[in-house]
Amino acid sequence: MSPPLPQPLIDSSSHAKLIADHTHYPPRPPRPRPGTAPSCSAAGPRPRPVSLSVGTSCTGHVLTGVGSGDCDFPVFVMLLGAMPEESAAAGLLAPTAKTRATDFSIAAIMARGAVAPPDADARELPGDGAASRSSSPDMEDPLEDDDIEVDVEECSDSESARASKPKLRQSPAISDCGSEPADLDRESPDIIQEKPISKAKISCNCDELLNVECHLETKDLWDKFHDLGTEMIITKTGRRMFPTLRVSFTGIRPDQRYAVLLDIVPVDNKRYRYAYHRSSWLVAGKADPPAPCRIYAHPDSPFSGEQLRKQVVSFEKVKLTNNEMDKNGQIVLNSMHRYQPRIHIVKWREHSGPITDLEQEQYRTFIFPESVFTAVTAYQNQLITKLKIDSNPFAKGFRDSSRLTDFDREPMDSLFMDQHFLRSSLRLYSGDSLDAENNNAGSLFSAAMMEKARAHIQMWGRASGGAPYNPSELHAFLLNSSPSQQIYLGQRPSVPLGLTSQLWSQGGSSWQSPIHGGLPPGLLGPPPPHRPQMTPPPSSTPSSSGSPSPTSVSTSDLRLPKAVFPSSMHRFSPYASPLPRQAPSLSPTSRSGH
Amino acid sequence: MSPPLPQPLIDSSSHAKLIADHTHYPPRPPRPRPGTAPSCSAAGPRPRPVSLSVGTSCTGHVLTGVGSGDCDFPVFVMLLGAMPEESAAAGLLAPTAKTRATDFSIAAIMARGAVAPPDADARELPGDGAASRSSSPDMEDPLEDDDIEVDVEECSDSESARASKPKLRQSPAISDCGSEPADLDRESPDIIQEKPISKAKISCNCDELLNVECHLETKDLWDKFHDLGTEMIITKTGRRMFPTLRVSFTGIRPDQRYAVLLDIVPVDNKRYRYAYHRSSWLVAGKADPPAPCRIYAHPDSPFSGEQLRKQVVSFEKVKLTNNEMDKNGQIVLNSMHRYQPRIHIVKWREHSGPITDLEQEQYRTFIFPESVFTAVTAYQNQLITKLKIDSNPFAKGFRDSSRLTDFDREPMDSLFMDQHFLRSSLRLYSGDSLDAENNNAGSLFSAAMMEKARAHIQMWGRASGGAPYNPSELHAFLLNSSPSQQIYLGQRPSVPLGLTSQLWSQGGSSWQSPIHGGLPPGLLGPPPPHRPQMTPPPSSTPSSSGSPSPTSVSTSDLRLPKAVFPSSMHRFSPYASPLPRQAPSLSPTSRSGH
DNA sequence: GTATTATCACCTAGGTGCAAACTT
DNA sequence: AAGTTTGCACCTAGGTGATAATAC
Repeated sequence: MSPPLPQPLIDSSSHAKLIADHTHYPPRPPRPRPGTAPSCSAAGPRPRPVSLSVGTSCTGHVLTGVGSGDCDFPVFVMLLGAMPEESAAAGLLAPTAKTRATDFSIAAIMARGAVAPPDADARELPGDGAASRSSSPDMEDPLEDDDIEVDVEECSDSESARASKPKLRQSPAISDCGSEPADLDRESPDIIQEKPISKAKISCNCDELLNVECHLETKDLWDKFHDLGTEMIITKTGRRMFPTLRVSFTGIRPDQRYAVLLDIVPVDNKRYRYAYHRSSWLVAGKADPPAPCRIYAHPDSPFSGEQLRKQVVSFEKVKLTNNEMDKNGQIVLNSMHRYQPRIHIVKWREHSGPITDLEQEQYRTFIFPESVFTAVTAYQNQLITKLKIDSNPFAKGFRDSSRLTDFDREPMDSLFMDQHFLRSSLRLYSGDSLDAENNNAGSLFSAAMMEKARAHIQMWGRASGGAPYNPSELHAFLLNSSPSQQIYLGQRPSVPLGLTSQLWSQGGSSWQSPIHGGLPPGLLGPPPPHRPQMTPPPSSTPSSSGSPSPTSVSTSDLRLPKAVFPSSMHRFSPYASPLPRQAPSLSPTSRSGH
Repeated sequence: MSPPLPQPLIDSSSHAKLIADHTHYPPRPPRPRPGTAPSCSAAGPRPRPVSLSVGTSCTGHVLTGVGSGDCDFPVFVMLLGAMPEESAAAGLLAPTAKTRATDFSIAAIMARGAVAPPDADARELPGDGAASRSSSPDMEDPLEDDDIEVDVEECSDSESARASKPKLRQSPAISDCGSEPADLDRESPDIIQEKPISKAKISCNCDELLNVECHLETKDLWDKFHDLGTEMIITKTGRRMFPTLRVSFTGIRPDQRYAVLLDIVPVDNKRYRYAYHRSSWLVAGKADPPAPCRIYAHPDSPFSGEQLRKQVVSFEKVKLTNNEMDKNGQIVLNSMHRYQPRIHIVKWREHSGPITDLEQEQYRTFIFPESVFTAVTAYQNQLITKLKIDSNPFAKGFRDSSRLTDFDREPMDSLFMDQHFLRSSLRLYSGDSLDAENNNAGSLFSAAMMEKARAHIQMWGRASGGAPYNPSELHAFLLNSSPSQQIYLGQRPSVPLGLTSQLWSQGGSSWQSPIHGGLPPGLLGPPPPHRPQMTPPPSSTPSSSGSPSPTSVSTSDLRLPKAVFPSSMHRFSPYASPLPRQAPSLSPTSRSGH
C-alpha cells in the first residue's frame, strides 16, 4: 500500500568522487579470449557451506532494533527513506549460538587459497591504490581524457610477473586453505596512516573509533576480480554484488552499539567503454550525471559490540541498480562508470532515532581498494564472466564443461599451476560428483596444463608502466589489509563531488605494506595460514548471519578436500555440490539452523 | 564461532495456561477418512503471488533497529537470548514504496472466500471461544480426565448446519474473493470487553494501548484449520507454523514505536493422544513438564507507528521445535499438547535497550482463539494433512491427484458445494495447467459432487452439545474479529501456569458478536466484500514485507479466476502454478520488488 | 554499433509431507 | 505399539549468466 523501502539506504546528496590509482584508475583489461585467463586452484581443507545456517538466520534474530524511516546525511549522506521489507532489526533477543556470517561459496572459495594476480609484475607504490589526484565528478576533469584509451597494454610483462610468483607462493597458505587474509596480512601495522589532516578528521570524527579496525573477509576473492578489473552487473530490478562485501571489526567496545553502513562512490569523473578487440577499457568521456548517492545501512544495524566482535558483517543483500527511480532502496549507479565501495562504522546513540546525518554521528570510514569495480549492464571482460561463474554458486549452472573445455574454463588455475600442481595432484578427490566435471585433470595433464599456464601468463601479463590502474599495487596494500592497515577515509559531504577524491589519493599513499613492499602482492597468494580463518558459513539470510565458528561449520568440512589439480580445481566453486542434500545430517547447522 | 540466536526469542519462565472453550478445548476430531472432509472452493479474482516482492524484502530495509541481546521477562517473559541471524532490524531507512506483508499463498487462499466450518450447526455463545474454567497446567486438573476421550462425537447434526449455509452463502463474498475478514467483521465494536479486572490490567498496562486493535489477517485460513483441529508439526530443527500468524493493528500512534511479540502458551495441563480409529483426540494424561516459555520478538521490531498502520506483521519466520536444548531461539513446545499463540504489542522505549521484562514495558496482549493448535511430530488427523497440502504452497508437491482422487482430496469444497456449484460451474477456467488436475470437475460431476457433499456433511457434522471444543463458537467470535473485538488477555507471570486460564475463559464470554449473534458464524462465510481486502502479496522475506497495495499486486490478478467448480477448485491452492516464470513481466513487483 | 532489457535454463537455499527407520 | 527422527521427492523463492530482442 505504501512505500516501504526494501533496503536500508540513506541518500547522499553528495557524490564525493574518489580517485583511485595513479591516473585514471580504470579496470585492467585482461584478454577476453575465453580460456586465456589464468586461475589457480588451491586445495587444502575447504570449509563446507553450512547451508542450514542460512535458514536459521531466516528467522531473524540477532541485532537489536534500530531507528527506521528517513535519514538525511546533510551533505554527505541523505536518507533516501527506506521501508521495512524483511531484514529490519528486531533486537529483543540475546545472542546464543550462531555468530559469524556464513558465506556459502565465497568462504569456501577463499579457503582454497589466495589468487595470484596475473599482473604480478606489480609495482608496490605506497600510494598505489589511490591516486593523488583530486578530481570531482561534477567538476571539469583536469585530464580531459575523454575517449582516451587507458590501460590498453596487454600481455606485456607477464613473464616478470610470473617469475615473481613462485617465491611468494612458497608459503604453505595456498594449499593449507589459509587462503583468506590470514594474520600475516595484519602483521605490518606501520602502514596505518590517517591521511591528510583535513580529510582524516572527516573520515573519523571519533577518537574512540581510531582503535577500530576493519578487515575485508573476502579479500582473496576480491583480489582475483580486482586483478581482472572487477565488473558488477546493474539491472533495473537490482543485482547483488559479487563478490560480497564481508567485513569484520576489531577494537570494538563490547558495551557499545554500532551501525555499519555501505555506500558506493564514483572513483573518477569518467565514463568508460570496453574495447573488445583490445580487451581493454577506454575512457569514453566525462561521467554521466550521478544519481543521488545512497548509503545502505546494514539491516542488522545496530550491532552490539559483542556481536561485531564475533560476527562478520555481510552486505550480501545489497543490490545495485541503474534505475534512478528505484524505490526499493537499492544503490543506484551509472553503467560504465567506476565505483569504490566504502564501509562506515557509526557509534550508535541509544536514545536517538534513525541516523539522518552521518556527519552528526561518530563514525569512521574504511575503504578497500580491491573492491573497486565498474558498473555494467552486461559483462564486458569475458574473464570476469568466467570468474563469476566459477566463484558464484548461483552461477554454477554455467560451469558446465560442455560450454568450455577445462583448459579454457580455468585459466586462473594455470597461472599458479607450477605452484599448485605438485601438491594438488596428490590430493584426494572429495567425491563431489557435481564438480567432477571440473576435476577430470590428473597427472596426465600436468604437462599440458603447464604449457597452458605459461601461455596464460604471457597473455595476462601487462606492463605496469603507463597503466593507471595497477592491480598489483592494490595487492600490495591488500596483503597488508589488517584492520590496522586499512585506510579509512571520510568525505567532505558539503562538496558534492569534490575534495574527497584528493583524500582518496592521499590515503592511497599509505597503502603499501613495508613487509611485502616490493613484491607483487598477488603472488603472495594466501599468506601462511597462521590464522586459518574459518570461512563464514553460507548466509542467504538477510545479513550478518551465521558464523565461522566450528559449530556452524558442517562436519563435511572435515572431508577430504577436492583434488586441487590446477586445471579446474573448483578454486572458485568450492560448493559446486558438496552432497547437496545427501548428508544434511552432517551439517550441524542444518539441524539447528532453522 | 559464538552463539548467535536465529530467532528473536524471549524466555518466559512462566507457563501460563489457557483454557479454551467450555471444557477441555481439545481439537475437534473430524473423520480421518481420506476424502470425507468437505471443502469449498470460491473462485473470484485471485490475487497472484507477487513473487518478486519477496526478493525485494530480502535486501532488508524497513524497520529502525532495536535493541538486541537477552531480555528477561521477570516471570512472564524471560529473554532467551537471541543472536542476530538475518532479520535484525537496521532502521536508517525511510519507508518508500512497499508496505503490507505479502503472503504468497495464504493471501490467495483467503481471497477465495471464507470457509464454512463443517460443524456449521454452531451455537453462538457469547463466551464460546474461551471456557470460563480456570485450570493451571501445573496444578491438579480439576477434571482429572486423563485418558478420557474428548470430543469424540462425529457426524451428528451436520444437516442443520448445511441448511443454514445457503442463506449465509448468499453474500457475493465467496465468489468475489472478498473472502478475508472484511470490514464487516469490524462493524460491531461493542464486543470489546476488557475482561476481568484483575486480568485485564495484566493484559494491558497502558491506557494508550487500549485504543490499539489487532486484526488477524489470516483468520479465514486459521478458521479452516481450527474447524478440523489445528495441528502444528514440531521438529528438532524447527518447523514453521502454518498457517502463519499475520496481524495488523489499528489505533496506533504514528509517532510512537512498538515491538510486536509472539509467545505460545499451553491451553491446558493435559497431554493428548489421537484415536485414529475414532478420528478423535483423547486426553492422555497430565501435561509433560513444559520447556521454558520463549517469547519471539518479531525481527522487524521495533516498528514505527507509521509502519504498523500500513504493514501486516507476519510471523512467518518463527519456528517451533521440540528440542528443549534449542539454541536457535525457536519456540519450544511439547508434542501432543495444545497451545495458544498470543500477540503482544509493546510500546518501544526509545532510549532503552532490549526488552528484558515484558511487565516492565507498556504492552497489550491479543489472543486469537482460532489459532489454538496441537503440537505434533507427525500429523494425526489426515484432514489436517490435506488442508495443509492444499493451502501451503511449499506442500504443493503433494497435491498430486494421483495420491487421492479429487473427491477425496477436496472434502472441504463439497461442504459448500450447493452454494458454490451454480456460480462456480459457470466460471471460466483460468488455464492454469498445473492446477488443472484439480479442475477436472464440470457440470458432469455435479450430481456426484452433490452426493459427496451430503456425505461429507453427514460425517463432518457434530453435536455441539457436549463437545468442549466447538469450532462454530470460535467462528462466531472470529467473524467478529475486528480489532475492537479481539480479546486481549494478559498472564500473571508470577504464577507459571495458573491464573491466565481463568482470564482466558472470561475473555471468551465477550467474543460473541452482537451482530452475528445467533447465526452460525462459519456459515456467514466471507462477509460481503465491503472491504475486499487485498490479500497480502507473497512474502518469503523475513517479515513485515510487502503490502496489499495495488502496486504490489501482480497484474495477473486481473486474469480470469480459475473455475470454481466445487469439486476441487483450488480453494486451498490458489497458487498452484500461476504461470511460475512464464510472465514475470506481468508482476510489477517483480520488477521493483527487488 | 553500442548499450540495455527481458526471458530463459540452471542453479542455491530451504520449506513441505511422506515413508521408512528408529526409539522407547 | 506409539511416537519420533531422518532422508527423500517435490515444491517455492530467487540469484546466475546466456541469449535474443530492443533501445539509443
